[in-house]
Amino acid sequence: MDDQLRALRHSASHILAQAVTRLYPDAKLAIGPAIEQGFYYDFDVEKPFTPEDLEAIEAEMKVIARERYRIERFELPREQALETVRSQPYKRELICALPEGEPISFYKQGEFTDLCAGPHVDHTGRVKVFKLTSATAAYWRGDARNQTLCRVYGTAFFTKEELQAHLTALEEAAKRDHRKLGRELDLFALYDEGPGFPFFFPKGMILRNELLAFWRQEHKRAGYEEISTPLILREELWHRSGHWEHYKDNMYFTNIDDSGFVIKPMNCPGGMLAYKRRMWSYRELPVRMAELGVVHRHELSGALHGLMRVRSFTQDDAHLYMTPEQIPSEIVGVIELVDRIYKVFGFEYRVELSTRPESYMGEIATWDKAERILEDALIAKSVNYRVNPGDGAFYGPKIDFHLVDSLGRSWQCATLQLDFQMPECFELEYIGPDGAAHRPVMIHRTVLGSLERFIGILTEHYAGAFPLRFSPVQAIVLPLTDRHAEYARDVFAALQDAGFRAELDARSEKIGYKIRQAQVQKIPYMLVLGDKEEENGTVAVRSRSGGDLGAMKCCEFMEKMRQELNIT
RNA sequence: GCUUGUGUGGCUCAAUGGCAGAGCAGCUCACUUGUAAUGAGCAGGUUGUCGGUUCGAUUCCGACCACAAGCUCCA
Repeated sequence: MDDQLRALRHSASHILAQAVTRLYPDAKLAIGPAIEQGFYYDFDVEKPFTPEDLEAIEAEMKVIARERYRIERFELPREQALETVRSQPYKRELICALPEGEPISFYKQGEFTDLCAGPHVDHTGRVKVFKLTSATAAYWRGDARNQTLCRVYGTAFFTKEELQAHLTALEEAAKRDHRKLGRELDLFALYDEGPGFPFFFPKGMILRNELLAFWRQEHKRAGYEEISTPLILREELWHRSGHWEHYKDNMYFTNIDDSGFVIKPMNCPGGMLAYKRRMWSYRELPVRMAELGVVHRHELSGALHGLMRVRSFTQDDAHLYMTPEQIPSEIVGVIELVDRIYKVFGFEYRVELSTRPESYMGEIATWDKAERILEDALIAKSVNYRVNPGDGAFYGPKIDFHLVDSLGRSWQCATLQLDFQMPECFELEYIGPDGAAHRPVMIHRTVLGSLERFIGILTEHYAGAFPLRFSPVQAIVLPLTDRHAEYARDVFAALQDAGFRAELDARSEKIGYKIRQAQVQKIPYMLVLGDKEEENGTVAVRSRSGGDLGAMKCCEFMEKMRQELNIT
């Protein structure tokens, strides 16, 4: 977003606040910035706004825009500034938080004045094309312990055409929504009966299993071995790992013969036991143990979102055990693996370094060291990243890799966590060259993150038209009439024998209809078989993206598919 | 969990304080088709659940459940 658009939207948010102040004189103003999609303003009001209220507010905003108030900046010394906002407790708090010596600026338009750093457009008449989109709850300073505010979202543009393009883009994005495509393509779904517990159907399982086959191939190449640990483990283990103390609110519990057990929310404690099954030599390190672990976490009901945030998911987890000297190269190895796998799908990703949270384990000095190691690795690999303070795991800082969905919402997928704590809790050891026992360092990491979330992202990324390798159905055979059914069965059998995922649509329907259905199902190839093809022993190939590709021998077509598969 | 909204056949959506309707999908029949929807017929519903108001509730009210958007949280 350029500066001019930002200023326009910021001014729109002031006009919003002015309109609300006119209609609800008791409303207290919090903050109102321009954002990627538009702008918002947070208000402390008696009753949260309903859609009807928003219409009235929007109408008042139009009046303010028509009145073309000059938007004027002025600065005040602290005392006077506080006096200006004496009836606005949130503004007072903002002013008090400003460092001494910082200029305190206000913007005035008509009867309305707001504390603001700017910049703005020169008068309210500039804000012609705008729309309020929703009202939701937000917390003062983003903290759930604080006052609940009513946040009004809107968007603004310079021209009607831009606004229309924005709304059209939102409609287009809605068509790629994985929740919609999951149902339409018969891949996966969520039901009332299992909030946050997704179902995968046969076609969804093919996608999932192909993804896993690719994952296993890449991990084998990267020197990983695979394990599996139990879903349910004794309560005592979770006390030892620190999860009980730091993660209890998110855990599910059960009893077996009167003793307490935990449904695992993470795979690491089980992984630790797998490491401890025998003694390790420094010559064997690093050990890279991967696990496709199903974890259950009690996420807040309001946080659930399709496959993106669920209560039961499969992590493509791995725990790497190493000597301190091996840390940098192992971190780099993970960063490279993530990059290699994401590139295959053409993903752009964002990287964050998440540091020590409020609820943490161990010594601050250890944390500082770990954070520095991660940061050094990012710098060494010239990775662009931003710091996300306080968002680390309770046992260590992490590097997170975020992907975006069709609406631009960002979801954490890969993660790389450096952990000095768990090896301590579990007294992990290896024998060094000196013959003595040493404590290994460990890395927790995922690449896909959650298989479910990744499939959600993948579905939206490709709008359901998955690459051949991941398509649940790769080719569909479409006989023109009943008399071509036998030849069609031969072609279908040949495709299946060659290992391709094929379907046969021998219904007595018009070819246009069958093609339409195959197209809607985003099947990569359609093979139309009529008299000509039967006579010549060929197949007429249509691709979902390129239309009619003409006739070719069936073996030629299969060779073409093989070549396409070899790309990944 | 919080705020606002939504909930009608498998899917997409109408309608109304007084017998709940359409398209798609499904089933049956006819058509034998050349690159994005052939026609006809049949079947499919305790209008999310539980209460309340009412002669009568799918419609109004309340609680609960689920979903959507956002906040919080996180893979």
